[in-house]
Formats: sequence, C-alpha cells, structure tokens
Amino acid sequence: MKNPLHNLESRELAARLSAAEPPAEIDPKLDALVREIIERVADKWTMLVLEVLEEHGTVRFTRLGELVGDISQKMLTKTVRQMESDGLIIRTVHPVIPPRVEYTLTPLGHSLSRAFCGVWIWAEQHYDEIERSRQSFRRRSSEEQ
Amino acid sequence: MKNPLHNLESRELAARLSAAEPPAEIDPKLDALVREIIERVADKWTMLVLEVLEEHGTVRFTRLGELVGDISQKMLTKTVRQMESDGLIIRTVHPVIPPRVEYTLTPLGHSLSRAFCGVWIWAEQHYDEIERSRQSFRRRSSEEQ
DNA sequence: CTGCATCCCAAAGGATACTG
DNA sequence: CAGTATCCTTTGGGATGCAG
Repeated sequence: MKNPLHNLESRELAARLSAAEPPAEIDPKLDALVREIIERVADKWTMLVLEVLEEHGTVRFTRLGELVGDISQKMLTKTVRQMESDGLIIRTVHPVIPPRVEYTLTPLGHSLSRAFCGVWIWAEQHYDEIERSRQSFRRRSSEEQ
Repeated sequence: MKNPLHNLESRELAARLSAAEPPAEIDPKLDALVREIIERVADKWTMLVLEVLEEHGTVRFTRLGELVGDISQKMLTKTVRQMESDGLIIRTVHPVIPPRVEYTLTPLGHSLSRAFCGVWIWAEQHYDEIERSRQSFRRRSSEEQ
C-alpha cells in the first residue's frame, strides 16, 4: 500500500460493485504500462532532445548539448542512453580519434515527436494566457490577508 | 555561464555569422518562455491529473488522488496548486463541514488535454515496441564484456 | 571528443502529526 | 475532508577529474 490516499477500499469497493460506475473499462496492467511510458516520456530533457533531433537531424554529442540549452553533460548522457534504450534514437560511434558519436531519431522517435508536436503548438499559442493567469493568481494570493 | 557545454562561443558565433545556418528564425525570449511552459507541463503528475479530470469531470480532492494512483497528498496538493495558478483547473471550495473542494478543468486545461492526447495514443500504440527495445538493449549491454 | 566516476548540493517526494 | 507543517530519505543534477 503505497498511496496513503487509498485507505477507503471497502467503501470504494462496495460503491463500485453496487453502483452506476461501469466496472472499469481498461486493463489495469496495460494502464500501468502506458502510465510508465507517459512518466518516462513526460520528461523535459527527453522532450527537448527529441525536438532538437527532429529539427537538426543527425547531431553529435557536444552539439546536441549546445542545442538543447542548459543541460549538463551528465544529464545529456543519461537522457540519450535512456532514449536509446527506449528505441527513440540510435547512437552511432565512429571509431576515429577524436571519437565521433552521432545521434539521430528512429522512426519511433519521429512518431513521438509528431505526437508531442501538439503540445509545443499549444505552448506557443497559450503561453501569454498562462502568464496572465499566473499574475492574477499571485495577486489573488497576496491580497487575501 | 551555466552550461558547461557552452564554452565554444567565439567559434560558434563565427560559424553562425559566416555560414550556411540561417541566423536563427526564432525569438530567443519567446523560445525561453515556451520552453518553460513545456518543462512545467511535461510533468507526469500534471499530465495524470489532467487526464483524470478530462475523463471524470469535476472531482473532489481525495477522489482525485485515488484516480491518479500512487501520488502522495503532498504532491497532489502541490500539483493542483500549480495547475490552478497556470489556469488549467479551477478549484471550488464549498464552505461546509466537512469541507468539500472540487477540481475541474478550465477551457485552457481541456485544450492542453487535447494537445497531449496524441501522446497518450502514441504510448498505447507503441508501449510493446518500447518494451522490446528495452529488452534488446539490456541484452546488448550485458553481452558486451 | 565523448564519455564515465566521483563528490556534493539542492530539489523532489514520502511519512507522520496536526488543524479548521 | 482537505489540507498545512515538519522531518526525513531519495533522487536529480551540477562540478570536476580522468580515460580511451
């Protein structure tokens, strides 16, 4: 029992067995898997790397870091390893000195990029609305004494 | 200078001024704003709460926690406060005892939900592909001695 | 150049107790 | 019920040094 909010099972269960709510239309295992993916993928560095590779194609390690922005090399390494493991990017090592390692999106990575594209557009369209909302929220918060 | 990967400005700048690369088509300030939104919004708890509210409409605090899953009440509070500040949800307090606080998506929240919908679908369609990719990655990693 | 290893600090997040 | 406050542990993530 990890979730402290989950201490009402009997009541919940009874309500669920008796009541209006349909008996859960989704497979809980699949749901957990999908959630795990969402949690993994809803990560700022992952999304930023994805975006950079979508825009610039094949990119080397250091250049990738520059394009992403304020990311440490440690986080960059970690992020690309994870993305490689998930099949989002391929990592090509050219056995030369100095080493040359290139990263590029896989078809799976491109498909995620397209899926996430809607969120970028949304952010561009609504950032000012969010900004205003934050200001009014701060105002409301401060004026309640 | 926050990014240790950024120590090549002079070369970079020269290359940028001289070369093939178009002189940056985007306003850096706006880019920073959009990135901040993405970083904020590409958060697992935010996305899960968004999804729950999209599916269940108006929901009370405790019920929201149950539906989201393994979230502590501390994180739930923090997440909904932030989402309220960003204008994604509205929080309605009914002055009764025991207190009744209800959360529901704003139009802005719904629009983000729709934008992020593509990622959910992507996750459902590709989770098995990711799973297989991870397994083969682990295999490749372990067999290189 | 592209990392990995290490140390270290700050932020995320859980557990528990308490309040209106 | 819906939080806030506190304490504590875990993780994220930067800095630095070193290796192939």
